[in-house]
Amino acid sequence: MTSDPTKNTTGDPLGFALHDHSACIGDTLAAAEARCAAQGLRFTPVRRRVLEILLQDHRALGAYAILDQLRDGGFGSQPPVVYRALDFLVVNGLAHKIERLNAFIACVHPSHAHAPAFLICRLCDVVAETHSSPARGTLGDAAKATGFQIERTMVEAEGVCPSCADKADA
Amino acid sequence: MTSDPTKNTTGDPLGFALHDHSACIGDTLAAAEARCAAQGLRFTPVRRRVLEILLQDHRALGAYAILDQLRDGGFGSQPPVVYRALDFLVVNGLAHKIERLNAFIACVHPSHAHAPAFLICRLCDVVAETHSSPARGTLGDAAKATGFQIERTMVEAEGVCPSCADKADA
DNA sequence: GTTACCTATGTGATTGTATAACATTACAGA
DNA sequence: TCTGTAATGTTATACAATCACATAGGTAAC
Repeated sequence: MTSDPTKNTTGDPLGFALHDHSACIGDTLAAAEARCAAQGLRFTPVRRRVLEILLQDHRALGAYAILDQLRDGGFGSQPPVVYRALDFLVVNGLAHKIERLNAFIACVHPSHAHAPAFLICRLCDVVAETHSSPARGTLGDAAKATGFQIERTMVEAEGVCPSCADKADA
Repeated sequence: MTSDPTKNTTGDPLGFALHDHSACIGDTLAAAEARCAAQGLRFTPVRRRVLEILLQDHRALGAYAILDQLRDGGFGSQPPVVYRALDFLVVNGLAHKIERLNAFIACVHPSHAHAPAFLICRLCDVVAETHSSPARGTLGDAAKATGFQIERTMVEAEGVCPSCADKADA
């Protein structure tokens, strides 16, 4: 139920910080379930399974990688199956798309609305979610000056995570 | 030599602001040429042509749309031709990739290094380039706190440009 | 209870985006 | 001229996303 050791060969941190990942999975899943119930959304088996797959690891997964795992669980094996589930999760704030990677990741704090931002390690592919308010800085000023109405922002930073930086030093 | 009227049916602004677009093309092309000469980079025919194609319009173009136009000019017609040229332009700051659209756009001020940010109109697909310093705000703080080293940031805002907003009001 | 409707799932096929692998050509410097 | 390197060209393929249509399941109205 915890993360796959084959993916973390050195037992390195998930999301850059060591934490109880099985609780991380359980909590998020429970929160998702509660959210859906509260809002009259249907947290169906496929949707739940896709979220579980995304929660395995704080790493972005491509649609076809998810699809492979869905197939193993006896679900439909055609692209629309996974894309529809992902769309549901993204629209309802339970997952995010990382545009840079054309990949998806579970939201780590689905409880409150937020403008997410991502730190992407180019060495180990781990993705950490944080938040920013880009519309309030230089960008917001530029938008205001030209009369552009911002509806949604994507902020993704690429770099090296602390764990990989340590390895490089050694 | 100016922008294709079929693409701007109402003579609307390019990049949200009316300007002398043929000068815009010429200047940028000249600047690119100078930059390459100064840095010992080879501004070859394919690369030049791809930049010209991107400069036609302040709109992001997909790789295959560019490829179609390359083919018409007698250049190679296979995907790697355009992807290599785009890679050269992006790496050397002469063009940018809009991750949200999986598309590319010419840089409007290639003269100085910058952290670009984009305003993308979801109605007319026009893209305006501006700049931001996301690494200096909330995001930078979060990165510093976790020890993440930011190397590159992508900031893209989706919304409605002033021209489309006016049309919607009318 | 059954009909009608809506939502979700399933499948096949297709289109778009991007890269791997390898052959060939053009050019600069020894 | 020879040689190494960068650039171009081509085939094939992997990965991403959507279209179109068929089927199943639940809910509400009758």
